[in-house]
Amino acid sequence: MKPTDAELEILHVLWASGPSTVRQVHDQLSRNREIGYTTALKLMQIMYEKGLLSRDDSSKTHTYTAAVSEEDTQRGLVSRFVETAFRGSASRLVMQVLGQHKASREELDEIKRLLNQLDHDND
Amino acid sequence: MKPTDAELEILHVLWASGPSTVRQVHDQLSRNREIGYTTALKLMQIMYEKGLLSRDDSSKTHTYTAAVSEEDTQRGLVSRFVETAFRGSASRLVMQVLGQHKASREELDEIKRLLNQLDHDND
DNA sequence: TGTTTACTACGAAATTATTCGTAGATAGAT
DNA sequence: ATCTATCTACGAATAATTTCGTAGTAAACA
Repeated sequence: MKPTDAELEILHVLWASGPSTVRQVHDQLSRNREIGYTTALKLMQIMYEKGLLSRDDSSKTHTYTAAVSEEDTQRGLVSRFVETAFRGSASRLVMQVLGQHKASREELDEIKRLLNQLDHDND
Repeated sequence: MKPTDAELEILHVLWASGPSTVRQVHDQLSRNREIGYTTALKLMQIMYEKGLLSRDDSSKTHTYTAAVSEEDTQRGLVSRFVETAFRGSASRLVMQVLGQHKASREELDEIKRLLNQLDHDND
């Protein structure tokens, strides 16, 4: 399943905040940009139909939950992105990102650890 | 400038092959998927209007050239992707990619070199 | 109880991206 | 000179995404 940009915004809110009502999600989205309440509602309904969200409609005000994990979703997005933007070359993507973004010492160290880990797997 | 997926396909052809006619680009695209000749033509005309391509129309058969560099374009795509998919956390993207894709020994070494380089810049 | 408020459902408009058909022009072959 | 193949331009159909208005209903409140 490939969430659209608008759907990703909503998933991010739910991943960060846990189960939420449309009202709560809309409040969050409104911090970043103009968006009508029914727009958020409609998106969440569509996502529910697609299986991206689950919901509890036992009370009048429904509560929505992300039905896909952040990890799995990002894995899928990365695969697609590596293909379309880097023609499959993951390492070129990595180098582009590292060259472009300031990462903290801790982050760099963590990446190094991961690299060493990968080295050992290869041996 | 944010190229769409279809536009990226065409840019990749031009980056790899250099200045090309619509016919040549279409032939390349056809290797991967069904696409009509006039579809490719129209896309390239639109990209020309947007400034993504330049063209030489001195002869009947026009020759198109990428007007944006692969580097700059990928930089922009990465920025956008880090924002929408990883809420700005570049290091999480890197780790996701490294964990997910098999990179060759040479690629891993190159990434390590880059990391050491960044370390020194930080000092 | 009657009124206001908050919510969902639904349809459809608006926007963006992708696709292709048709028409007209030019160049090359016979 | 005519015919055929190839090219561009252009308009418009299709599809995918995002947006919101309206209607109906239930809850909260005066």
